[in-house]
Amino acid sequence: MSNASDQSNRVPARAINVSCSDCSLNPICLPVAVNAKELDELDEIIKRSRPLKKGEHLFRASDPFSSIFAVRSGTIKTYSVSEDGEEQVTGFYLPGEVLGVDGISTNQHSNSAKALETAAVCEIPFDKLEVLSAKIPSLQRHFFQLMSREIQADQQLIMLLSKKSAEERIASLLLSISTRHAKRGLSASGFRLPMSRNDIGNFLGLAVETVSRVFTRLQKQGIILVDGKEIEVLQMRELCHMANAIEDNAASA
Amino acid sequence: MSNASDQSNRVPARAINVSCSDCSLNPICLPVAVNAKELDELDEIIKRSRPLKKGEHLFRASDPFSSIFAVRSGTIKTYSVSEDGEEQVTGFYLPGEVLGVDGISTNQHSNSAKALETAAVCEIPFDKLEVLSAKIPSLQRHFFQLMSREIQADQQLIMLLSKKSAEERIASLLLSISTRHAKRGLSASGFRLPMSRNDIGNFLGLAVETVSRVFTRLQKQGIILVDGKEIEVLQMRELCHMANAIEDNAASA
DNA sequence: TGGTCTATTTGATATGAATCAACACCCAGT
DNA sequence: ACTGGGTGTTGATTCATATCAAATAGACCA
Repeated sequence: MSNASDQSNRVPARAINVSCSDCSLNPICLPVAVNAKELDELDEIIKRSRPLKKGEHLFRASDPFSSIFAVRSGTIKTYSVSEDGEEQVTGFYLPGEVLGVDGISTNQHSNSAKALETAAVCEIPFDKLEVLSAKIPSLQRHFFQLMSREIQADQQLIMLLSKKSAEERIASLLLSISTRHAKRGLSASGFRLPMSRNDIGNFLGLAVETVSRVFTRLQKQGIILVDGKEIEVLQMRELCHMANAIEDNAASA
Repeated sequence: MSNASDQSNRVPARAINVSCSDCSLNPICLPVAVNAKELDELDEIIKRSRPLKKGEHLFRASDPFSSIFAVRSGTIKTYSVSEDGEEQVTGFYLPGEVLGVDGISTNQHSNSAKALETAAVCEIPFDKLEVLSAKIPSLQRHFFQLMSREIQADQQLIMLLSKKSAEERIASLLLSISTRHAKRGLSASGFRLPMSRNDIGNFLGLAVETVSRVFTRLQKQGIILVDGKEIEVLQMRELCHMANAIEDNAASA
């Protein structure tokens, strides 16, 4: 019911968004050379469903896999649940970013995806995409790249979880969000965190309390300014240093 | 020089291995419906180079990306190095497994790959594979699946690093290796760990000393028998429970 | 074969972050 | 405005694992 692939509440594309060619997120979502005709073909297969309300699921783990999704607005978090019932947030997806490729290998999703705030997505049926990819080489390559990028992102997270301190983790997350904001032409220094402290902690492998403490510590150090979910980065350089694990020498003195 | 894509020491395919159709790893590496003619086409593009010696690199981070690789024998570890010079082992690849897809998104490898022991690989030039994939739908799907599986593996590692105790991590690794052994028709209960304690610790986000201590603890509990790199699993059930984070209830009593 | 270097194990101690506990905050609904 | 429940912050304490230190055991080489 809450699944966007439910056909009943589909809205004609033009009612929401004319086409990929008009979409401001185009350079993030589709940074690929496709000619006008090809873009039309792609547009044809993309479904634009009604927006998700906060807390609604886009798909759930073990749902049959049929589509991948591009975020148009809002934020989606993905998470998986281990055998013993523990939840692990595996990613946050901002406008222009693509999620759902986790399901390809087994034909069912291994993650659940949930809207952190009102969010709109483009749904791309995977079977149609496969056919189109075989016809349009640059599109095939694009989707290989997309998945490869997901792998790299996961590996960065692995490095973070395995080697970095609480402070470094938080700094990394803030920078990641800042960068992704900037890519959409928004401010790199001021932004709103769409996720709760709990989600941040879960994602970064930290207790909520630790997240909270690090935020206040960073604020005391004058590196960021925190007002609830609203963040202002005051010293971008320092934040970068922190994220890259400061060598314990003159750098901090 | 140590890169297997170096043309100089290439050996004709038939000198080493007749073809994919004769390869015993076929069901792991290529579990996909391709007919005889298609398999021939695939065989055509695969290069089988001379074996790598222990410690030799298959590729290095920042090398231009041109091929993916299937392990034929031996073990390859992949690792990346962060800005601050810390090494992070990102995976161990056993015979039949495919590595190198990390490079697709940026056209250069983000990981390095190094032989942990004498190892042989099949090299699959990616540009040729792309062309072939566009022609053979099942092959395209296979490689999408391959990458999706890599994503799932990474996400399992993320869960492990973020939520599991040292004991659970080691148990998970042992089980993973056991399972992959079994898939090749080898013993699930007795095997040799091809990697050092250091690599294990690095991969699992643990100090070497902790790895060593957990091994001896598991041995004292009679769950495994350790003789250097040689492992014998005595109580598979217990090991499974341990890996899945024992619910602190009757299960263990 | 002995010697050096590295990998592994074991013990003692330190510490970062989790956990437990309490309180402040915010806002939705009445 | 009032109240209840989630969400976030702060403090005190505990604990798992890192770190430091040292002894052994292997591996490789001359």
